[in-house]
Amino acid sequence: MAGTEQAQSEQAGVVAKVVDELHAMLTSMELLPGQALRQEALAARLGVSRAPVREALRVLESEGILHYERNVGYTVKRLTVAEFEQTYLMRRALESEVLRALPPLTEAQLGQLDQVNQQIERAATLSDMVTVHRLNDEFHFLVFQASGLDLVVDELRRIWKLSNSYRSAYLLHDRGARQRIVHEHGAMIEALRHGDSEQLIALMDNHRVGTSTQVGVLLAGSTDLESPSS
Amino acid sequence: MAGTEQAQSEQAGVVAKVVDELHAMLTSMELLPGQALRQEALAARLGVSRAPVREALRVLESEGILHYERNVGYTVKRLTVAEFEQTYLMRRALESEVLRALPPLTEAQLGQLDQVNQQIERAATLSDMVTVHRLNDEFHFLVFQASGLDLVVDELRRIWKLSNSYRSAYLLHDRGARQRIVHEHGAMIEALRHGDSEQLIALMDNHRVGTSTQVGVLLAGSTDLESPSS
DNA sequence: GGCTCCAGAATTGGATCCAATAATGGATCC
DNA sequence: GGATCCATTATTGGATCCAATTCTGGAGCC
Repeated sequence: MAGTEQAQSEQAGVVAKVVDELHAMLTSMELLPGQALRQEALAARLGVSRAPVREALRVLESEGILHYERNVGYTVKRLTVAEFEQTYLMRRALESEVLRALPPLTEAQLGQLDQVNQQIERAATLSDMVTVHRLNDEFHFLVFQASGLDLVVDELRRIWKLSNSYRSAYLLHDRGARQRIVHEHGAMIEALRHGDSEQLIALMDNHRVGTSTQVGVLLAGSTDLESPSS
Repeated sequence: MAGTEQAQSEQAGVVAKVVDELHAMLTSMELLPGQALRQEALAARLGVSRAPVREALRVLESEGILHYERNVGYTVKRLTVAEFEQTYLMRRALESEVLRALPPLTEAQLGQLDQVNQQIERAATLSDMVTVHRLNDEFHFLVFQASGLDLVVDELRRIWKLSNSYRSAYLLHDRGARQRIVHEHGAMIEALRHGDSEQLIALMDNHRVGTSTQVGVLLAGSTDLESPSS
């Protein structure tokens, strides 16, 4: 169960691959907020033509991740502090609903969560922040998906992606966060094991405000994450 | 202020126009859930080439409105009762947050809301349900936008679109709804005038459950809205 | 009569091509 | 020296083209 990648290189179409690749470049901070995206450069970088790149860029724009200006092109959208806080407002509102709808988890599901959390700990000790980020997402969405509220989960997936760059920056910046995350996940697993929804919601709220306020000060401090041109 | 159209035919790019056109065809029920979309037919219908049509279709897929299968094409996604209810769950969660964040509205804003509501009443007496639908959306989003929570409002816009087809069917089906909507909007304007957020939230909740349960039975009854091929 | 298989048609997927628009940089004028 | 204007360049926008895949329908077989 180690390779739960989104690497759908198989049989999935070039634009889907480009979309995934762009998301990966975003969370790995290869693309930074404010940066301009050149269609031809991307096409060359990914070994495809401009046509699928354009479709993929259009998708990311509709997801609210890229900014688009006609005859000018796409840039990575920059979030203000207020906008970043809105993503966390939405997360709290929707995640609470999802957690409240959670049925009792099976032992297998709980074991999987524990396993992912151990993988996070391992990646954290190696300072592999990209992997930490990816596994952290996987942990939370394993929980969300157990609710069966697939449309809400889809929406949450979209909302999470809005702040990916900033959460990556946070993970890279705050060394203490890594241990804290693993520990808090452990507490969540306990709450899930006992079917204590309200406790779980409280833990998640706390989990969120931790990173939220941290990223807030990070955003308020240095005017923004800046971007050079390649 | 009558022509608050989304008709950005001006200077806005062909794909944006196609995206809008598709949304319009969806709410006007020219496109029905389950229906397949032929790229070439759409291109001919809209007087453009297939390239921008494909980008637009990809956008609607990423919005969760269309279903896509590689080498097969796009179809209008069908919502199950459970999925439809999830859209209303999300609306309640997010709209409550937005309404709670609402500042006192200006007299001008209140007047505009009243004016839109009167237009709804007029369109309703003419049984112009497409216009009723459009103006109803405009009414609610005028309120939402006053919150200044632009990212949340964007998200709500997306969520509303998920159920457009079904809400149109409901409006067309239930003759009583038209008067009820206008009346309830009036009560909302009153609550807004007095700055009574909690009352407003209660009214909105009631407003939603009305149409929600109605569409629910409509969906549970006839297996689904069906679609012929043109 | 019904099922299987194959060939033709229809449709999508990706690449390429040309026009239109905006960014760039240098020459000219004040 | 600095600002303005214009030609050049770079980049995007939309249309067209060809290959690959799926759907359709009819012939043949059981």
